[in-house]
Amino acid sequence: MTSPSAAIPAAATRSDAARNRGRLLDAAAGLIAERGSDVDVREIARRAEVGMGTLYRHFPTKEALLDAALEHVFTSWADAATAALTGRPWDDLARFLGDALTRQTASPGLLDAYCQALPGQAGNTARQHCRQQVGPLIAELVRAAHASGELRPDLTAEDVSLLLVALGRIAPVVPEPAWRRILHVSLDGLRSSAATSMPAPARPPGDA
Amino acid sequence: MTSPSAAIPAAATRSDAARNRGRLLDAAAGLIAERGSDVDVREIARRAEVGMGTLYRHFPTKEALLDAALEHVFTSWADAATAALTGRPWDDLARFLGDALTRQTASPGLLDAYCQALPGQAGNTARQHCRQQVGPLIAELVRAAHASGELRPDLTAEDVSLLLVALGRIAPVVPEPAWRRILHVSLDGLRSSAATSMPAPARPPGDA
DNA sequence: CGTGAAACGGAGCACTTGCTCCGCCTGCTC
DNA sequence: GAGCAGGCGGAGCAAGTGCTCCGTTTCACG
Repeated sequence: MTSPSAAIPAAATRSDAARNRGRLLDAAAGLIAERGSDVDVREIARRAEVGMGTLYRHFPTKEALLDAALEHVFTSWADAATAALTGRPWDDLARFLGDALTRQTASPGLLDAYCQALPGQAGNTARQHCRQQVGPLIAELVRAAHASGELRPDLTAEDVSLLLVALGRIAPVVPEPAWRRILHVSLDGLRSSAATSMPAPARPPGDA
Repeated sequence: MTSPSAAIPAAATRSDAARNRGRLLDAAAGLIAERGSDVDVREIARRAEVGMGTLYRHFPTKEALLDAALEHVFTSWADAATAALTGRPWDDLARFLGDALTRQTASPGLLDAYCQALPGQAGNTARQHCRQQVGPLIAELVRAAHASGELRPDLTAEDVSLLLVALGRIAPVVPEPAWRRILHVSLDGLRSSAATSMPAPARPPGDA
């Protein structure tokens, strides 16, 4: 707000500034993954081996730092998931969900950051990033699986996202076989062959 | 620890003590339901209209207070759910899950308290209470639904609990029609008719 | 009633956490 | 190499939190 010079942009003019910015992003991403989004700024600075002043010179606020770090993480997730596609719609969908949950297991705090402040969604940029990065991928997976007839036709991409969030909340806190069973059951519920008539979605393609 | 006289027992000798204990439990339960388990002790005291000293005279620590409050809540949940049984196994199971999620919507913080510290589960007495109160009910619902043949036979009570926890994490943060759809899909996956072969449970009847 | 043990209240302590301030130092430019 | 804009570090501030201390008040019993 009252800073004489604004925050350092991503492309810094000085080499040490660029390096420190990278270190801060890495440290933040690592800590979020390990412990969720309520990390101590001091600890981020310590892990990045920079001082507090440096942290706040690069990012105006803790949230801005976490936000930038999360954007990175979600982008790389979407890239990895896209690269793993095989072209067999149902397998791709099932595998995408399984991989996403495995990833979530390794980074328990990630979804936490995503979900944080979900109801009063104002200012939750983590969600926006996730939607931008992963949303289209899910939409495509759903489209393909609909086309192949294996995915129940009344299911929307929103439903799949939501299911993934739900499963993601339990995956890190129970042993893998336990959540794999729940995923398996859920996938069985997603099949066309399992479909029973379902209540309509609330909104056409909405934001929830 | 160093208190001269230990905490006041549930059955207090003085009327004001008993009343204040009740007020504290009510206030704590209300606040947990609204905002999860990271409530300010001062706010609990304020809502209960007692002082800090009174709070800490009755409960040795914040956690002990929350714990006692949660036991109440879980007990009343189990009682209400038991009272709602109709004797039709599948309907009872589906209704139990729906009601549980509705309840969760009204008290977003409840599951939060339940899940808190789930991985390092040391000292999470909320979970123990929930298991003790609702665990047997779920087990009975599953048993009956197995007997009627409608619930897929490879599904355990643990699976159902876990599914409930997962859905409970999203129910409060999306509009009701959205989570009802996910519940619907999940229920379809629970039907015998939808079953495809599933990975075995990790442990016989374990604790997870 | 009177009395004393017990409960009450809330200011205050110790600690954490997000963020700021400002003197020092570094790396870029000429 | 010299100068200096600009980055760096970390002590410190303000706000918030769990818990304690202790003088004051209240209930129950005789």
